[in-house]
Amino acid sequence: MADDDAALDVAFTALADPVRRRIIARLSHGPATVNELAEPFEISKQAVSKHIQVLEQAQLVTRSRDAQRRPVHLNPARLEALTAWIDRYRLVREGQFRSLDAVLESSAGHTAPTAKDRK
Amino acid sequence: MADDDAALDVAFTALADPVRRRIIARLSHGPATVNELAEPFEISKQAVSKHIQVLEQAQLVTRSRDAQRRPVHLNPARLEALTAWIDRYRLVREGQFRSLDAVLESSAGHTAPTAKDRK
DNA sequence: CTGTTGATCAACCTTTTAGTTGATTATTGA
DNA sequence: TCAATAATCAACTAAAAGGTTGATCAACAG
Repeated sequence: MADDDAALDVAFTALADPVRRRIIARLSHGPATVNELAEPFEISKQAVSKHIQVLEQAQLVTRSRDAQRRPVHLNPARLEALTAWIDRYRLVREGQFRSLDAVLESSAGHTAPTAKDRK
Repeated sequence: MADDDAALDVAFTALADPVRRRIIARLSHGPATVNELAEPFEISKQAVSKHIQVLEQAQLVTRSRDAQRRPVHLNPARLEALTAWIDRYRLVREGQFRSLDAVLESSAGHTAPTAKDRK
């Protein structure tokens, strides 16, 4: 649970940056080196290298070795954990949670004061 | 594009925090007030209020009015944009991107440096 | 061995984020 | 009117994130 939570933290954080999302997009066309990935951006390749480390920690990418190069590969499998989390709440139906809510939330509709008057 | 990108930024950023994810999870059971949402956490309700503003900016939640209360509602529709983005890359197959990669490496596009012999 | 290329490390700077406490606004019920 | 409740605003702090430059490391090619 806490493990999952930490994993989701690093994964969502990794995707919360436009540079890293563009790196992901690029990698969906095949592996690439740091220099190749850095080219479309205005920032230094050191900065890109850091971004890749973030993605690697999130296990969204992996790296291999090819002489001096360390090609980066997309790891699509990890993305599943994110869609799994999102879908859990995305697929909630109106009627479903409304009736559940009525039971769980002290049986008060949201148009009437709730039972939590005390402080 | 840039609009989408900015929207993805705020949305992924919003989910990159465990407190905000727990708020989402709670809201999937029905609307709740700031005080109710703050209760399970150690942090102040001002902090929770800020988290809700982040979620609201990302359009992941909406708010209504009920006397002094401003109940927060989940907006599952917005989560679709995130799964849509993720699925674009999650569903890439091994063989598919491997062959695409071969094409990119030969045509070189704007990332020319791959022309250096790979192995 | 020497030079070049690909990539990372280290130190530093600036902006953003998550949190705090204290005061303020808004709405209600008595 | 007035006290109580729900929530936000304002100012501040501490830590994290994204970026920079300069030095260093690793793996070849001559």
